[in-house]
Amino acid sequence: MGITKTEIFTDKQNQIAQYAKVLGHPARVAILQYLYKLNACVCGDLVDEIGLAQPTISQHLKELKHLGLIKGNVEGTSVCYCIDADNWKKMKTVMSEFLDQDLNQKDCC
Amino acid sequence: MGITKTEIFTDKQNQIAQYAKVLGHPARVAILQYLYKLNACVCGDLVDEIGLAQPTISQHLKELKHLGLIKGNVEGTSVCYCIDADNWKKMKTVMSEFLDQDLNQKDCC
DNA sequence: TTTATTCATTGCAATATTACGATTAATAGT
DNA sequence: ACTATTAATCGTAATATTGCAATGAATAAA
Repeated sequence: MGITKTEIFTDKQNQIAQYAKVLGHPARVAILQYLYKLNACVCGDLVDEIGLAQPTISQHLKELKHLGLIKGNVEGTSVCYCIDADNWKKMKTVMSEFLDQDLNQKDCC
Repeated sequence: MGITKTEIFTDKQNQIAQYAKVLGHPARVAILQYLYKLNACVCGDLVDEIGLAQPTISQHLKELKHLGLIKGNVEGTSVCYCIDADNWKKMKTVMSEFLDQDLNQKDCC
């Protein structure tokens, strides 16, 4: 019914899915890549860089911030976003463990 | 509008998002883990293993198959699913490249 | 042929997501 | 105080997703 039955899955499974879900939109992928490219923090010219309206970008930023992948500092009227390196590393660990399942396995059919 | 503007993003960004999106549901994560755990192929006792109705599982399997992460062979009345190792590797390459962005970067804010 | 089993498909309801216009809140500059 | 700028929030429309009951198609067993 449009709602996910998270209760029947393990915490790990839900965590993997949660990380994957937030990466599951090209705008959020693009935002993260741009923040990494600039290395230093970057302000809201993400709206110019990516071709979406300001409220839409703001919404995507909110989701990324909610999961902890980015953080934002207010600087006057503008807000400077950057990658949260610690949480990124945590995500990488969780996702890599999942993606590397194949290393322990033999061939199947 | 519920619809993603894929045109304004690069192929790579869309590809990453597409892979992530399919991993963005715990049922599909669980299915993939189960298929890996059994190593050999496995039939549709996924319905018993995971606590969702058969049509729901069938739908998730369809999405996984559509992206090429699994393949299914008909065996009499049952269907045997297994991981598509080649395509899994391709996904791992794409996702790892994205997740490893941090390795080339200095600190920011 | 009939029956049972297994799985895909269809149709539907409930909810979620994506996107944007309009508005609001906050600060900076005049 | 007034204005401009920036970004969050609200409200809304369109579409997507999740989940299941009912049904259908295909094969196996009797």
